[in-house]
Amino acid sequence: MSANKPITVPNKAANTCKVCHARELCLSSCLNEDELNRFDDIIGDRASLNRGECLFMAGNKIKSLFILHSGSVKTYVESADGDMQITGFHFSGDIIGIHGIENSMHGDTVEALETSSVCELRFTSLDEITTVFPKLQDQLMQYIFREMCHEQTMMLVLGKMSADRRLAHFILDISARLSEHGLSATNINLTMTRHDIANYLGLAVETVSRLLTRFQKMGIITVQRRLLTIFDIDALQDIYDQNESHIPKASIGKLNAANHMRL
Amino acid sequence: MSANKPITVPNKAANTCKVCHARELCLSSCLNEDELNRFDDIIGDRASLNRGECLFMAGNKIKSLFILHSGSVKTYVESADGDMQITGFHFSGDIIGIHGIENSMHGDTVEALETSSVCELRFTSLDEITTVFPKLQDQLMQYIFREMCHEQTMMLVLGKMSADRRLAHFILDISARLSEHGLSATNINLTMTRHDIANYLGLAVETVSRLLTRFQKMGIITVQRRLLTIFDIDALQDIYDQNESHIPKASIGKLNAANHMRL
DNA sequence: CGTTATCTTGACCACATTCAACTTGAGTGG
DNA sequence: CCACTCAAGTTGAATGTGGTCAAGATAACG
Repeated sequence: MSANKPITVPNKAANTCKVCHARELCLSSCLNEDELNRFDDIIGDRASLNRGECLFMAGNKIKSLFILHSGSVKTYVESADGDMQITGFHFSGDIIGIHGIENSMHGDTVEALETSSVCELRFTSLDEITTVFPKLQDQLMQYIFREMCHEQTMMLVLGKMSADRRLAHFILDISARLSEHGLSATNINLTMTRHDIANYLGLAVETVSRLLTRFQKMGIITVQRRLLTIFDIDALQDIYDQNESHIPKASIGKLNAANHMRL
Repeated sequence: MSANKPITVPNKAANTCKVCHARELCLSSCLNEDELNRFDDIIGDRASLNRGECLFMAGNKIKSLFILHSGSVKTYVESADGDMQITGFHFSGDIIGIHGIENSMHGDTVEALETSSVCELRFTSLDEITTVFPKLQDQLMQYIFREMCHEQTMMLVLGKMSADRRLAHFILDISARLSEHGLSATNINLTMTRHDIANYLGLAVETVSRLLTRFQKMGIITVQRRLLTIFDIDALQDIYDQNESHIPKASIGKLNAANHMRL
C-alpha cells in the first residue's frame, strides 16, 4: 500500500504552528510571530494515534508535554486491583501530560478515543520551557489551575450528586467545551462510549443508557448512537442545579453566578 | 500566666523561619541559610485562626499563598444550590491557596478545624515569587502535582469504591500523612467531625459511624470520640485493595460483608 | 453476511441513605 | 455542683436509588 509517499512521514512544512488550525486554542496562542517561529522549532513532529492507542501510560517517565492537535482522548487512573477511573476527556488545543507526580512519572494514562494527533514538547526539567518562553508560564499555570478546578468540581459531582445531575453536568460540560473550540454546542458527536461516560460519572452503563432515553422522552435531547442533539439546555441546567422546574428560576437571585464552576 | 506578654502580639523574632518547628515540611525547606533570611523577610506575620474561621472563601481574590504552620484545616467547594464537598484536609507544612482559577479568584474555601496558624506569602503575580526564589518553583510544582494526583485518586475513590474501601482509604491516607509530619501513624487525633469525614468520602454520617464500629469490632481500630488508634494497618490496606482479608471477617456476623465485593 | 462490540430495556435486589430515637460529651449559667 | 441545652455521635428500621444480571436490539466491521 502507498509505496513511495507513506502518510506516516510528517510533512514539517505543512505542520508549522503558523498554519495550525488549532492555534488560538493552543498554549502558543500568547506568542508573537517571532516567538512562534522559535516555538515551532522545539515542537517535534506530530505524532498520530489510532483509537485505543495510548500516548503514555501511568508509570511512564515524563519527558514531554503534549498538545492535542486534533481528535479527542480520555485520561484515566487505575487502582491496585485494576479498577479504573476516567478522570477527563480532552479535545484539540488541550494540554496533555501535566498530571505528573513526585518521581517524574505520569500518574495517569492517555488513550485516544478516535484518530488523533499531538504535538510533542520535549523538556528535561519543567522550568526549561518556562525560562525559554517566560510568557508560557502564566498560560501553563492557568491551564493547571483550570484542571484542578475541574477535578474539584468532579469530586463534588461524584461525591454528592444523583445520577441525573451527573449526566446533566456531563452534557453541559461537553457542550460548553466543544463550543469553546468553535464546534456546535447543541449538535455533538460523542467520541466516547457509554461505558466511558458511565465510568467517568461513577455510574453503571445501564444507568447512563436509561437516563439518556429519559432525557430524550422529556424532550431535552435526542441521541442516536453517538450523535447527541441538545434541545433544551436550560432544562439540563435546571437538572444540574436541582431546581424543581425551569420556569421560575430567574425570580430567585443567583448571587454568585460569577462564581460558577467550570462547566 | 505570662500576663505581660500577650500572645496575640506576633513576636517576629520568635517566629522566624529559622526556628520554625515545621521548617523541614515547609516550602522553604530547600533554601540555604542566606536564602532563608530573605525568605523570612517576605513572610508576613503569622495569622491565627480559631476553629470554624475561614482563611479565605471561594470568590475571594488571590493575593497570597499560605503555608499552614500549625493546626489543621479543611478545604471545600460549593455548588450553585449550596451543596458542599470537602476536597481535602491539610496539616502543618502544607501549602494552602493554590487552587486558583482563571480570574485569579479562589475556587475553594479554607476553614480551620482547630486553632491554627498560617504564614502568609504575599504576591501580586504568581511568577514574582518564583523569579525571586527560583528554587521554590520546582518545590511548588511538586506540591501542585501532588495535589492533582490526590484529586485524581479521590475521583477513583468517590467514583468506584464501596463505603468500607472509602473509609479504609481515608484512615490510611491520614495515617501516612501524619506520620510524614513526624506524628504517630497509629495514634491519631481526628480534628475533623464525622460529618466532615462523611462529606469528604461522599457518604452519610451514619454510614461512617457504622463502619467505624464495624472496623472496631473486627479488631482493626479503636475509636473513642476523636481519638483513633490503628491496630492492624494491613487489614485496612486489604480492605482498601479489596483483597480477601487474612482476618476472618465472617466471624462477626454480617455474612453478606464478603459478598458485596465487586468482581 | 455473519460476527462482534455497543447499546438498550426489563426484572430483581443490595448497599447505602433516610428517618427517627437515643446516648454521650461539652459548654453555660444558676 | 448540678441542671440544662445543644452539638456530635451511635444505632435500628424502613425506603429507594442505582447496580447487577440477563436478554434482546442495533450498529459496526471484517
